[in-house]
Amino acid sequence: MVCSSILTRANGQETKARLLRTTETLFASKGVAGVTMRVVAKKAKTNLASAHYHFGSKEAMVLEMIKSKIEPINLKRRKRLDEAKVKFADKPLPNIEIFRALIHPVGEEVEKQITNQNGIIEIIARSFTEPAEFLDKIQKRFFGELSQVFMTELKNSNPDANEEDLYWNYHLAVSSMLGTLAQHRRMIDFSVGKYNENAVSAMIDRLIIFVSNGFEAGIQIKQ
Amino acid sequence: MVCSSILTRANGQETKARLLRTTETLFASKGVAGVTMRVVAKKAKTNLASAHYHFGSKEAMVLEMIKSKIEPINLKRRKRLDEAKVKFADKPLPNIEIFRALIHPVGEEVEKQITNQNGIIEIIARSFTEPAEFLDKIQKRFFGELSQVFMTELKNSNPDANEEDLYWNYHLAVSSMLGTLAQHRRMIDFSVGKYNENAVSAMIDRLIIFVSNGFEAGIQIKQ
DNA sequence: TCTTTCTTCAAACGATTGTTTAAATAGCCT
DNA sequence: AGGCTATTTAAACAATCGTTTGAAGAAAGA
Repeated sequence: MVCSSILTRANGQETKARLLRTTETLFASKGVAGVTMRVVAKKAKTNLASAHYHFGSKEAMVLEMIKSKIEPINLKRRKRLDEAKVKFADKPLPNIEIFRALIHPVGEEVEKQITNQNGIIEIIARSFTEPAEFLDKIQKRFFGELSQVFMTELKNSNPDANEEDLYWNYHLAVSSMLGTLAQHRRMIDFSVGKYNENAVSAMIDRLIIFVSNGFEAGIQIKQ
Repeated sequence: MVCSSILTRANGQETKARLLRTTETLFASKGVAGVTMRVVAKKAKTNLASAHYHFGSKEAMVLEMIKSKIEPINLKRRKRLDEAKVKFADKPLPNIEIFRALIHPVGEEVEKQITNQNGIIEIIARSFTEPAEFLDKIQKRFFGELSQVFMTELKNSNPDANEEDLYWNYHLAVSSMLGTLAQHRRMIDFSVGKYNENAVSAMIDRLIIFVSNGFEAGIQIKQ
């Protein structure tokens, strides 16, 4: 009643969004351990207890942030796969088209927010460099179904391949993708002079070729 | 002077070794964050301050443990590369031989201690799933020179290749290797029934083929 | 205006962390 | 035996963490 600040109280939803954005930045640069409720609250210009009020717990807050970043990408992955299936009519998809649908959407998301401080690429990478318990939750929550979809498509495209080979090499492909994303930051430091930060999409394109050919080399046609 | 326990005092070096082993186990299953000085000391049947006495700090302790695990592997990598060079006389090495020298020693180390609880594979994987600052130290301390050696060898074997292509695809190969090692645990859970724990060496062999072919596909012969 | 609901706040709680201190103990050399 | 050094120990320190509490503040419906 006394002074009444100009911007008195935020909407509540605005505060929540601000907290999520701050969580994103911190998580991208320092991982789950680097996201402390106090720092998040302070950077989001609100209170420690307010963060708990909106999310209930730290883990819930981080998971909600990750969901908001990954789900759009997963939707795009499915969409690209469907588009490719339409484009190739009833013919089986070339393997590289399947991997393009899996990998390319990540690159696009990077391009989209090239001005943004916290790259989506770091978010995804971090998601797979966290403690096992936390990671399993993400794996099952956001990637369980998706893997089934892509695995099925690979079977369709390689009907004569040994199923065990398919599984192994699919996992090699996914692991390569994740490993590459996770190592992205370090690649910047290492290959000095040979790297410019706008070349992320070039890396993605190379990754698709790399993974697709690695995959095909590993598939032994049965009998 | 009173009761004098049977095993009074350990050698000091024995205590240090016990601390390192405990650090290894904890780090393999929970990463740096899971290594707490108190737990390490207790599991190593010594005191909290004793751990500090021997290593000075937690980070120094973990780094010394990692050094003890990684250096033998790196030595073997160099040795394999030299052996391959002898075997192929003055002819340039096939790329797959180079990647075999890089990757296979890891698999051998896994086989060697197949009874051991804490797999070396988890150690290496964890080494690349830790906070960036910690990771950079490991990168520079244990992998800086090694990368130079292998990169040079790849240049020798692909003299006509675009140097930029070589760099990119070498990094893709290394990232794939690390990603695969890091994802190894999760692969066990995911591909239920299609995986048996003795098949690690099979995975390594597949990885070598995968990476080698991915690498070669990514190299465009300059003009 | 009064009540209700949503939101924010300062403060504290309880637990855990890496690190330090200072005293006690054991082995070894003279 | 006595002194020296290396090692181990219990206890405390200082910092940080996620979470909870209880009250204050603002908006909206009656």
